[in-house]
Amino acid sequence: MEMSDTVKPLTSFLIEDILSVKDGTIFDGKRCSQKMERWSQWKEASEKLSEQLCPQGTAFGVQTGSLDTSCPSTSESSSFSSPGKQKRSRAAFTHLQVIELEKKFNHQKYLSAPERAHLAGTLRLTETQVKIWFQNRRYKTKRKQQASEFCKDVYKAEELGLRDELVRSSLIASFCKAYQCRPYIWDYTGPWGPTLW
DNA sequence: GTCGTCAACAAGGGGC
DNA sequence: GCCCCTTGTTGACGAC
Repeated sequence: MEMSDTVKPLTSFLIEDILSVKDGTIFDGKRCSQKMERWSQWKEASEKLSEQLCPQGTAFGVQTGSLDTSCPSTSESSSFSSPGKQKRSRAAFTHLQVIELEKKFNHQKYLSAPERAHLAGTLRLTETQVKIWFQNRRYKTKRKQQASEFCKDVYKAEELGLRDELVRSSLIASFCKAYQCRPYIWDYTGPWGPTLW
């Protein structure tokens, strides 16, 4: 597991997020009924699951209250008023769900259909959510890896004093291919920075 | 308090 | 069903 991922701000699991779900607020769009249906299941199983997954009640210094494996928190209730185009929702998985997903991902990068179904059932997520999570996770890993490799290349080039056009253009080409439209990645360029262009 | 900006990330969608 | 982005939502944070 990449611990840096787990130390990120705990912004997605505020009390109000949990309360907004428990209050039975209305969900929007195509996931509305699905989530309402799931919530009753989550509520039923969450306590049991929490105990299975985290017997001590806390993990990573997080209080028990925010470790509920129930419905991923959303702010979907606020969007119900617009009858036209439904506002897109963004589920926030609970810590336990993420921890279990990360565990599984560290063990295997790809899941078979039965494995996905089992994991989805265990975590009270849909199979699609598990599938997308693994997809995003693989892509995230790949991006990190490419970024670190690029840093190595830059460092190597600088060490050798190879600051000629050829090296620069080759690095730029490979980097641009890997990171199209991702300006924030330029943090990794270090001393090369804007002078590349 | 609220407004703007930013990072994180789940989900959308095209291409294969 | 995967990869590779892109989009949209969200909370944190700083400035005012």
